Amino acid sequence: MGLTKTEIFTLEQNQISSIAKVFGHPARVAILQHLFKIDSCICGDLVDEIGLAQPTISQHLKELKKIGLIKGNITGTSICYCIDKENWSKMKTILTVFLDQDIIDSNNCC
Amino acid sequence: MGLTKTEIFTLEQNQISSIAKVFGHPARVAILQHLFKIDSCICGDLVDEIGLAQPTISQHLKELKKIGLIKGNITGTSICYCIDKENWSKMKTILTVFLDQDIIDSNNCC
DNA sequence: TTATTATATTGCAATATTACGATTAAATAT
DNA sequence: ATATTTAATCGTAATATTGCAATATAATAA
Repeated sequence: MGLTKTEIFTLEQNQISSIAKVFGHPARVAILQHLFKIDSCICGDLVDEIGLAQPTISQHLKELKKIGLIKGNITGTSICYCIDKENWSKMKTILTVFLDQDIIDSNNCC
Repeated sequence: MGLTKTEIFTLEQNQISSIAKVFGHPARVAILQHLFKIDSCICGDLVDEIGLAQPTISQHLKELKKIGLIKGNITGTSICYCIDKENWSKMKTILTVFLDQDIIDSNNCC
């Protein structure tokens, strides 16, 4: 065990949880916020900015890249990361549909 | 290790990631969707509905309760669960601020 | 070529999560 | 009192995640 039973859930449920999982670590939230804040691309000072070791940041970047929220651009020895705006927008739509559900205000027991 | 360094992040970053973490499992997404769909409270048929063992569902409910997204109401031998609308709304605000960030469309390298 | 710089990968230890069988607890029914 | 029903808790196995030191890789500089 320790293995999520993905196959018993809908595509939508798996999509929502996959996206949310990536947001489920403060370092990844911090990275994304920083990429949004800087109006140009950030070229690797995330390690100083956030305060985790370089391999750790690299690992978090990998997960953000894997799900498509950021993309990197090689410039010399460094890599420029930025938000993938198109995918960010798609992701936002998926999450917003979930968050904007609303309850019929009747027959509630609590 | 294996331990998130909460102390180096802002309250907001930790709040966002805590909420997202709870959404980071399809079973919890499914539970929330079901509680939204049913106009009255569901009283424990979540086990049949979702297809995980009773202790597993109970564990997921506990996490949803811990963060305040649902609340339970004892009626006889069963328990009625429903969305905590006030907290859902608060949570939505926190996440929406994060999701609605936008990039100044300049100086981007990628 | 030989540094230097920047990032990725590997390997590993510590901790967390997921899932469920077995059991317990608490309320109702007989 | 004794079942029955429903949900929580305990214990445990399997897997995942987090974090970092060490190392590798890849591009540029000297």
